[in-house]
Amino acid sequence: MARKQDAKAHAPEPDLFAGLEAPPLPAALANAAARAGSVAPAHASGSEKKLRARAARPPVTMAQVKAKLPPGAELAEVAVEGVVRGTFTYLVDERTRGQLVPGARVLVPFGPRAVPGYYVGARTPEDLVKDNLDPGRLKAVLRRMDGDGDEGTDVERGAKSEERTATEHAPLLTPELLELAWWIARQYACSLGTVLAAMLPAGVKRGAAALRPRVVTAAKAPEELLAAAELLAKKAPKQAALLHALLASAGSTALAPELLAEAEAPGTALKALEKLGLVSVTEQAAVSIGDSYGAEATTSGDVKLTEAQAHALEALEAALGAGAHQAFLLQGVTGSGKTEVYLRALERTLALGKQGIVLVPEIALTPQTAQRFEGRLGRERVAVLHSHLTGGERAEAWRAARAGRIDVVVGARSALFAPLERLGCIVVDEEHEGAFKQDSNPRYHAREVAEARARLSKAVLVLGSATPSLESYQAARSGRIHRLLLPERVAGAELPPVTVVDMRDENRDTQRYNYLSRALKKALHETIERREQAILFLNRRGFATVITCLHCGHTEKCERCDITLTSHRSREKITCHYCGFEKPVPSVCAECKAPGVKFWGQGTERVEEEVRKAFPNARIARMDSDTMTKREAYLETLGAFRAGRIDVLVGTQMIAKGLDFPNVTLVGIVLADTALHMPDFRSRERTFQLLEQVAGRAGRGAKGGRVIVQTYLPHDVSVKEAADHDYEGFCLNELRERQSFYYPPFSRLGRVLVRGKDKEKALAAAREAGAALRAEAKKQSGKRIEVLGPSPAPIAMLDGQHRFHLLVKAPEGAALAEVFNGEVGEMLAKLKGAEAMVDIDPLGML
DNA sequence: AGCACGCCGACT
DNA sequence: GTCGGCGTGCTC
Repeated sequence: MARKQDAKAHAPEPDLFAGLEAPPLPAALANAAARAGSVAPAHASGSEKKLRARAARPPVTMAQVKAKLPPGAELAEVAVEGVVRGTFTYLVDERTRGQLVPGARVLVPFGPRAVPGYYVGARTPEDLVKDNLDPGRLKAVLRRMDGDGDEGTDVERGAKSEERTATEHAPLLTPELLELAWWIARQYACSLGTVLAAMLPAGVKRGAAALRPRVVTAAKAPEELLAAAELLAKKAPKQAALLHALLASAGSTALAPELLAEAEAPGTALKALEKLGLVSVTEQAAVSIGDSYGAEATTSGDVKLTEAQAHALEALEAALGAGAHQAFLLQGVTGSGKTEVYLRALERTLALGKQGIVLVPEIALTPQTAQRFEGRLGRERVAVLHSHLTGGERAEAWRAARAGRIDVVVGARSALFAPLERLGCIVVDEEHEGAFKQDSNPRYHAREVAEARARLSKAVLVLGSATPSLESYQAARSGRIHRLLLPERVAGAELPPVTVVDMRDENRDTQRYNYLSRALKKALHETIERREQAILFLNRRGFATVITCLHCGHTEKCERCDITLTSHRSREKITCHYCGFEKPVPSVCAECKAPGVKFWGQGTERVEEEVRKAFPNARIARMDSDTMTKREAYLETLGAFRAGRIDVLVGTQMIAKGLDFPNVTLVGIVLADTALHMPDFRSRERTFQLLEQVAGRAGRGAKGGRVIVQTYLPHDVSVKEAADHDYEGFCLNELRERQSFYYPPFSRLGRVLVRGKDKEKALAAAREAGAALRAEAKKQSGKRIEVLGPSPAPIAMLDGQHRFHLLVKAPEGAALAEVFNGEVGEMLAKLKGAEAMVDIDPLGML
């Protein structure tokens, strides 16, 4: 009962979730449903003995419960951290009595070990009867693990907490976040434990103080350190390496984890240096997240709004003032000043005494972004969670937010779970970006969850993009969200003209296979001559992406995956980009032993080489995940490009987004078709968006710019319409397609991937899953639920496992969630000889 | 027979 | 996720 009251306390009106697609059941109900399914064995395969053992468990009666349960016993419902489905019931004894608040982190015995979990509410003796749980089997919650809101905690401090104030008993997770977690678990068909675990930064969970980043500072003059390093070089090379690394870092100060990584040295080496008095190691007291960027305060008075910006802002401010949930799509071409609108909306949010979250794709979290938000909204109250923060820094920012010392959190996906209690505004910038979908458990889509959270908090949601996802575009068309348009670039600059080069003509005319067309080479030449800069984009790293024998046609494939191997310039091996498998570069064919292996296909390394060949005097840099493994490399290359020390930047996705370099006047898309060949209903949408985004990198300054698109499919609509910058035209065409095939945004998609070592068993399991899904679809025949498959996944084998997949289409999220949360979910968990993974709103589908 | 390995199910 | 139980198949 208590659990139900809790649920009511923070989810009051029944229509709160009216527009939300998967209404969160009251927790106890949802669990009961999940467990009810698990009690009845659905089929008779498997060990007979075990089945009998389970069936033999006698039904629990109220009388038994009363007899075995100590008088006045309290029961706790706990979600265990990890992938285990459902929640578990524990006794509350004197160790935790009076300490348990929903959202509190607890330690519970689980099988042979103790594991962390989350207290989600009280349970009643009646629940035990309902779940057929013998009270004699119950164990007790061992202890509460949080309870010290600002510092994190450990056992000792938790124990002697008499004189602590009430606020220190605040749970780690706010009621609102707990409710959101239930919603996510249900909507995305995953365990509550994984969701809750994903909501907290690792540093906070581990509890902390020790996680404060340690700073290493030189304790002696550089010359002395250098001398010491020489002395140590023989006997203690790691210590010497540390000294060198320290001397190389700015101001002879560095973060301990980074220094240790740089020198590849163990922590003990650092300790030794400290003992020798050569360095001092201190804990950084408090983290100001933006320290390294030196943000300068600016005010909104510095920037004048365009008419469209002013109009958009007016609508947002009205909504913020109304204090009810509303959603907006801010659609503005690149350079139209969306960020300025976000900033003003956030300023208003703060002025109203509320708080804000800004989600950006990880890739866009550049120092520029950080600076802009911190500069305008105030360093002290803004946390920018960029990917290079240490665990301690993240934990620190989280705790600051939990303690109410932070009002705005800017970050990627997980910033959505910032523990802000007066949330007034959530911004999702570049909302069409695939990066908002998490591709490991819990597989949530941050845009969808942002909407759920905004609804729960009665906050305003702003989705921003130059090329909105078709989901958001359709939502705006149907009037479900309000669209605000920023049709003009701020400085009145035009979108760059786009030239499409048909590579088939190019190859025919030149009688050879070309990587760079004559038009692109000419444009590069002119750009370099004029001391302007160019970006060349190709969405594939490596040198050659297909390696084929000219004699027998054999193509090098990964042994464990159904994927062609890629060669790299600097490596002696050819590698699988999916599982990391490697083998030596073949000089003769692996099959027929004939010489003459051909390295086809183009990756960024090949492009880089071609450009070097054509322009030996140009300064060229490549930016992809192969060259940017070091944290600093990325910033360094960007810095060099900004400073004009690089003429041509070749790269993957990494350079497509958010970069703003006024001197870039040429953007070349080396091959526009790569995404189009993907077996995915979104491939056209993705191609259009990518072309449009990359094109937006050109002509951001006064000099204007141009875009050259190389393609073998010049007549494809996504290529043509991107060349015309015709987003509306593209969307209307694409929506028609989607509607006729019942694809999103006209349906909500769920994908089941079934994989196993044994191909036959995996296929049989996938068929079984298909049958269960179709049965469920039939049961819900009032709704349009369609099941496709099973069919072999586009990557039919990965990491040694055969893969089959099924697709489920439902009219909206709640219906889709219902398909997976009942018997189907139970059934999928019990497949023989294979395992099933459910992915709601799948993006890749490979 | 004895053991290594891999699969499966339970975990309150 | 992680552990233990148990069945399979290999070796002495």
